[in-house]
Amino acid sequence: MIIFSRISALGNHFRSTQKTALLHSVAPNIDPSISLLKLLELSIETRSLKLCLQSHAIAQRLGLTQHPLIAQKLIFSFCQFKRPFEAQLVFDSLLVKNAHICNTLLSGYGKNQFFFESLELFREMCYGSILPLADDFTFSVMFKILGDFGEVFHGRMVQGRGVKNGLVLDTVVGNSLMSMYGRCGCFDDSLKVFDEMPLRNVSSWNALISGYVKVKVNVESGNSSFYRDRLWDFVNEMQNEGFKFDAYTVSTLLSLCDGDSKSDDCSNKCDHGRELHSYVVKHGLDLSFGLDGDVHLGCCLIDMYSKNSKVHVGRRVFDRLKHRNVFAWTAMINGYVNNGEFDEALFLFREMQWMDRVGPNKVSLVAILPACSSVAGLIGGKQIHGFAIRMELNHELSLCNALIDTYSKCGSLNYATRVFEYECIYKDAISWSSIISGYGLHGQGHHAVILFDKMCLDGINPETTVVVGVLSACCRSGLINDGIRIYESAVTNYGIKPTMEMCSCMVDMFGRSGQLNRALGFIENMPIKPGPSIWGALFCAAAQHGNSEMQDLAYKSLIRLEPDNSSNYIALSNLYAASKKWEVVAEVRKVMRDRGLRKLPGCSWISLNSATHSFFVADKSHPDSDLIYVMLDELVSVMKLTYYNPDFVYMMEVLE
DNA sequence: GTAGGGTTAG
Repeated sequence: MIIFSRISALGNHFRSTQKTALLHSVAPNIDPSISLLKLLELSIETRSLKLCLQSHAIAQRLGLTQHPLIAQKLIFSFCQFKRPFEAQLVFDSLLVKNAHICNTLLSGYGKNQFFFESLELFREMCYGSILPLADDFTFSVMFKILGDFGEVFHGRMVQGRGVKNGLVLDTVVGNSLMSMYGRCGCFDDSLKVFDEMPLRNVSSWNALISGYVKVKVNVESGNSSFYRDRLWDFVNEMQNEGFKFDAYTVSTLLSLCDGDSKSDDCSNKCDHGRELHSYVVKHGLDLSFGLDGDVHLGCCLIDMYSKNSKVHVGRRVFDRLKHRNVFAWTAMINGYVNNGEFDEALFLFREMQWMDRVGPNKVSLVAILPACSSVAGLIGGKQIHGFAIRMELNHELSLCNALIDTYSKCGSLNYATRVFEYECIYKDAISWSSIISGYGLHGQGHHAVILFDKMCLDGINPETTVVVGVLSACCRSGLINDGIRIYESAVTNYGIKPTMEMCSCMVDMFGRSGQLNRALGFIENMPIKPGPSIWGALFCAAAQHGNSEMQDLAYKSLIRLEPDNSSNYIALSNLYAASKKWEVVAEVRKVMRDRGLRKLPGCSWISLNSATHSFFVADKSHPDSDLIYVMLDELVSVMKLTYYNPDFVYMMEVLE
């Protein structure tokens, strides 16, 4: 055995064929079945399908295929290598099958998404007379498979069978049953199992908390404070019973410290996150999870800090990781993207490949796309698209959806449509929503409406985001009748509760077309309390159509709701400036000053020769500023000469 | 041979 452990300890320093040769040379007189078992273990350890196939051939040559342990290892290996049919052949050729072997194949079916085969095998183990009776392992594997497939109906039947067999009370089986219920969104069932378990461990608590998180996510828009309080009650109870958090507990809880969620106080969430980080460091949890351990928790921490606008703290976690896999790199890149630090994200995307030799996966490409489009324009999106094609990922749903969005935001509705039509084979609500918003963005409201109707006919039920997309498309293109029809259908036929965004689209739509009274009527009958976006839309429309009474009404409501938003004052100031009422402009500016409000200037940017230059209005900071303004003057002259629209000339004069 | 946590898209 010493020889074997030494060979195994050689680990990845040898290629599997070298190891095989070594094995034969040092252990020629060992029982061949033991050598073969060791070879199979090596094949799994080194992820070598070739070695697995060789072992199978050797087993057949030596007549060892009926050896129970060898057969079990062969089945396990074939399933690991995504060769379930070969595993099945080994299984079928066995004259005697023990429960260990049956459970291995059952687990392998699960790993290879063979749902019906797993159900059939389970059935034979429960009701048949040929196979051995299902044991505790059988049940826990089965619950995992049913959880993976979201098959709670079958889950209940299997649980019933387990009760009859007296096995569900086992801790691991109970945990896997709880997990199945949790993943299927049946928290109450999970809690019931938890309550009835005679012996619990940390994993039981973790299963409960994970299930609870899932329920909480589903009701995020509802009464989440009730759920949040109960969750922390569970956590306290767990500690009071003397259970210590493990890495699973911490990572689950970290996912709740998410500053994006509006229902909770963000700083409070980040405090929880920092406490958990301290816990990890204090208890050495980051080292307790094998080689990959610190990466796993590291990802959760990076994500937590990024979502709480503390991406630089996340970066410190990242820099201290001993091993950085694609998850860690992607989490960090994503953190930068979500915090608007696109250059750093792009830099890391290159570093990941050139410094750490870690290839991006589908998620990395989806994560980096917004950075490409923001910094480099269309070309960046095309590069990632090319990357995806080379990696044969271009038909993946999430990537297609991200590409549709990126292309349409970068000005190429043509490319977006091509991805939607030809590459996005399986379309979901997000695919439709992205392309519909794309058409809206490009002023092609009519086409957006056609696509929306087609989506409904295809059996995809609209939800809030896509309705907002199509309504804003109608609004931009002045398609009032379509807008009203879609709004009413969404509310009455599809049971969508009107949101602030949907309502402001409607107000904007009526307002832009000059139907200001209709817009006001809509506001008065809205099912939710009108917010700033509603009054802002009415204000702009009233200003555009010269209705000072309506404008005043909207403006007062706006200032009442948002007395400290500088944009509101700027909008008013600009409006009076356009009609050259300078004394009113001065008055508004004074109010702003008195209230200590300042408007952050917006900036523009341009990509030239792979470098991005950003600039503010009247910016003179560039070293070639003089030359740039000379060129701008020339361009404006050329434009004036070729385009005689009085409004345009006026705008150019204002700009000058 | 068994349970649980990680990065993504409107």
